[in-house]
Amino acid sequence: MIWDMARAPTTLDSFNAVAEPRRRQVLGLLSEGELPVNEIVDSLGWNQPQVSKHLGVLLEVGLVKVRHAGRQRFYSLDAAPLKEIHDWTATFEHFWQHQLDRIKERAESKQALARSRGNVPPGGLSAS
Amino acid sequence: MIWDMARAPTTLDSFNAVAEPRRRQVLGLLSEGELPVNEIVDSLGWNQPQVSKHLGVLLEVGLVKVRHAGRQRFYSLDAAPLKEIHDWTATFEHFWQHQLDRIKERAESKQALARSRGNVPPGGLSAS
DNA sequence: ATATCATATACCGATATTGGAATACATCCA
DNA sequence: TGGATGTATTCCAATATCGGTATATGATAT
Repeated sequence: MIWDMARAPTTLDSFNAVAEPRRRQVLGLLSEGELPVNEIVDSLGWNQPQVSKHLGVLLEVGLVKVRHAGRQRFYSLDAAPLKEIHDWTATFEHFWQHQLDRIKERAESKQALARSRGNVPPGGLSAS
Repeated sequence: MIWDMARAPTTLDSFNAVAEPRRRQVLGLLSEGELPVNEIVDSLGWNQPQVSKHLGVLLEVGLVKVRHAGRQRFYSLDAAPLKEIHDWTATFEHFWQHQLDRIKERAESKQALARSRGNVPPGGLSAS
């Protein structure tokens, strides 16, 4: 029998690449501008090989670009692939909005009930 | 030496849960409404244990809810956790927008150049 | 009680990831 | 040429995944 891959490689797409919290941290850092590996290492306080490896994954899925300059390598953000994730989640946007609405409605009706019973007003502190 | 987890479990958060394409498919299907496992199996054409396992992961990260009804289990979408992903990607939204702008500008300037040389107009077919 | 239907769980093999340490590679400088 | 600096790659152990098959649990009906 032929065995499939256990789990999609992190380099398959941005969904997988970005599932790793550390990689999200790197992207956040790079959103402030291009940085050489060394500064990422200092900024995040990880060891250098780990930084390089995470950058490698991000590079492979196209979330970062590299610019070689002497013995330094400047990495910069390329957020375009994140759009796919953004678009996909946007598909569900109205669900959580409706849910928040329902939660808010419930909270408000509860407060209204409390008010009608002579309790504290919404958002107010008890008399002091 | 103590060894850390190799890779974050899929049940750690919605980022990891949703990295798996199959799980995204399930969520898409459930966005049309509550469904019993059996119908998900039929709809997607996977075998039943696999469907149950994916639902288990989604359940654990709070992306679906279950309603027990006799021997059936109705799963429904709970998209709220996707908001975190949406919000995170939104952080980068202006990056890809700028990039698209730049691409568009480049394309337009190229077309303008072509027009000035007497080539076909933008979006138009050649004279026929 | 027993058979049937709906779903969950356990087991297995293959895979590939993660962090850490050591090392290779590549570039610059003296 | 040789040393120092910046970065990538290799090796390792532990872990958890995914799909498939078989089996267990749970509820209903006869």
